[in-house]
Amino acid sequence: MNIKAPKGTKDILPNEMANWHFIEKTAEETFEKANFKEIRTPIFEDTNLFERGVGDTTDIVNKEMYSFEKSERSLTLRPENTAGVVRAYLEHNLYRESPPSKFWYFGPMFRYERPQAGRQRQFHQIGVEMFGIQDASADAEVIMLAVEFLKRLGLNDLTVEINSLGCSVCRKEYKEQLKKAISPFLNQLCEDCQSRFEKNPLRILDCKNENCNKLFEEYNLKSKISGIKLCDECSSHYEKLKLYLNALNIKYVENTFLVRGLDYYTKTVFEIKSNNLGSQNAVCGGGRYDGLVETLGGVHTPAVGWAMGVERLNALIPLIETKKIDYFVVSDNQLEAVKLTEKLRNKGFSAEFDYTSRKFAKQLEKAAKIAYKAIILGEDEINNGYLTVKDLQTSEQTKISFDKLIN
RNA sequence: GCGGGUAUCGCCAAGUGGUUAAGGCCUCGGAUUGUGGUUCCGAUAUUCGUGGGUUCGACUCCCACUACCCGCCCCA
Repeated sequence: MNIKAPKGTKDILPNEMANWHFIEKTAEETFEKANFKEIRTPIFEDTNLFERGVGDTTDIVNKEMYSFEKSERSLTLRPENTAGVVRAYLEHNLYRESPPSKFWYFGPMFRYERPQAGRQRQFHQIGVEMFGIQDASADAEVIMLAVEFLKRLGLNDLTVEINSLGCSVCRKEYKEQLKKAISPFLNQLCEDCQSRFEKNPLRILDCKNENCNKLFEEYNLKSKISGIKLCDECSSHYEKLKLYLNALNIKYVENTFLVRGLDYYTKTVFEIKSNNLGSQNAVCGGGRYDGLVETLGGVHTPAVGWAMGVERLNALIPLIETKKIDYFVVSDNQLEAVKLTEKLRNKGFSAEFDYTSRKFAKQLEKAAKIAYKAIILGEDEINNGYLTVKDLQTSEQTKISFDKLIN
């Protein structure tokens, strides 16, 4: 067979499922505890939703969308899920419950990109979205939740980075001042930065080019940026967030260079990075998006959320061993073996029998690989109404009456 | 879209112009006709990503293509 999984997609094989279930279960427990409710939205949406929601200057919309036409309608495999959740929130009037509305989701996302370590074309995200609260306590709530989730997954060596991009008013001012600070050495910056200067100057700050970073140092860009003032409301929001994080004992690094590639973010943005991944080291990214609900046709609704890359999380979690089954029935009488297996399953045990009635040595060999215990059901057992149960870890073997095991 | 790397059994691999393409793991069978995890023995690639070319001869040299991996952009 020469058909392979498409570039950038991966099969999740049975031996990896324990890890995925662990992540999913931990997510559910963590988020439900904080009264976030799960939501599942379609995997494809109207292309328009993403163009308007994610923003048409972003790379996601410009070059990474899987779009297709059906009945003269343009649809797109979702590249992220915030826009979809907002759409559902509006479509079903979920804003009519008393705020906040809190959601979490888990599912596949699609972006047409060149795959590399930590990046696939189909990948999975776990995310939370919280609507209706303007106060920085909401920002703190979702960051706290992210940190708690990661902690429960047993992950450490992670760094929380935060920044504020300001609101629509002060961000404009911020951009202007940033451009002013950069313009003296603009012509020495890399090609990417040159094009970013007009398109989205904020992203210049995130450039990984060594020479650019040297220039930033040389011209003292960092201190110039931190000198740029947000408006009163935005800066007090940011201060308040830090106050909350400190009170919660959440360690964070302020990174004035932190910007995000999606257009909808306002005020708070944050990322959680791992020190144990390749160059795609962001495990979680998010922020506040106070304008998005309005952009998509709702009334002004403050909102904040984040998304995590499940494959990236999984890369940090050691392989969890697949659980063995409780019983493997060893027998040369398949009819009796099936009957016993069925009874065991009805009792709530996981059980299998040998389909080939090979010699006992081979059956035991198989049993030891896949089960914790073997039940030997041979001629003697059948004739005398008992079972031999063998613990495959300790090799301990006991005779037990048929009725006792089943009842 | 740009740059670099790799392609030999299900997996990990040695081979590097000359008869039958090492080895290990896994799987299956036997030693052990009712007892596994140790040990021993045996089986499993007419074939080296695909298509051309060079050569008496190519897995080994050349060309093209494809796939995958890594990095940039960007993002989870």
